Amino acid sequence: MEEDSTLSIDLNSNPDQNPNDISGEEMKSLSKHNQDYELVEELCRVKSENKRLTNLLTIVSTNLSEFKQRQYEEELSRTRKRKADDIINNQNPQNNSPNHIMCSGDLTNVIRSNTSRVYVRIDPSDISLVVKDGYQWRKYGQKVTRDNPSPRAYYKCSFAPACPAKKKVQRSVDDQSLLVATYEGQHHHHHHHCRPTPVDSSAASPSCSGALSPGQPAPVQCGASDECSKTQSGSNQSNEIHQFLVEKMASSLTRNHSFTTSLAAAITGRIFDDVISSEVSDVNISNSRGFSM
DNA sequence: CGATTTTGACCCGCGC
DNA sequence: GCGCGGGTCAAAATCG
Repeated sequence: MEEDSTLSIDLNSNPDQNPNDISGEEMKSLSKHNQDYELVEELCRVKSENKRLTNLLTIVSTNLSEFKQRQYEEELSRTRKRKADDIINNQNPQNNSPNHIMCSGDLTNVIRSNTSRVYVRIDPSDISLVVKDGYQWRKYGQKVTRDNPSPRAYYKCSFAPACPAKKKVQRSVDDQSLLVATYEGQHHHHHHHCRPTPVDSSAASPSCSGALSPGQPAPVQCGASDECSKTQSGSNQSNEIHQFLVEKMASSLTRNHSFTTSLAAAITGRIFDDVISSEVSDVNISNSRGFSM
């Protein structure tokens, strides 16, 4: 920082001068230097607090990810008792969790078995239980389930009446902006002449490859943005998901007044403790060090 | 007018 | 056997 180097030079410009022997002009200069010193010290403190806050948020983010993962595993172990999840488990004998993927865009999907799950980020104000996946579905029922206040919608493949493909769509209990779509019978859901539904005709693939082969990823259709298909592969997607979660968490947390108040109190307490102890050990550190972080 | 959605009734499996 | 809850049916309503 500029202030630092300038201040250091000025403060040491007359090392042999008697502090008691100063003129009025020098008095003004020293007073200004003292103000500068306080200002720099304050800047230093603010930067230090910012760094600590950043570190703290990183820790909070990591803990939240672990907490969400545990929550998901707990929920899975609860619902595993139910029939639907028994089916899922039977079809994934080597994997305790069902095929599922989450997307920060409109939709992404991975289908490796007869039953799979898709997590779709939607506008929280959007009450429709519509997951745009390029297929043509007909809704045949809706039910409010016990463990989720949001209704669950039931869809059948409307292209072929005999097609056993079904899907269930329900909002996530934890996150109302998340739709959970459960696909069943995808092995048979293989229509080469399907036509796009009215809601997603704009994004249906040209060859209508909404037809799905067993073990093949479902056609990805991302609505307004095409982020999903761009970020499908491996760690890129994982990183984006992580980044999205961090951003969402930061956004929601900063809107939560009680949380920010509590966090500020906790951080301030820690910072002051740390500042006091560091100031004791290194009184003049702000005068001699650089401020870059 | 045909396709789709809504919604109450019914069916069925499971736990007690 | 009974009640509960998830899943499905089907008639009516709605939409394009």
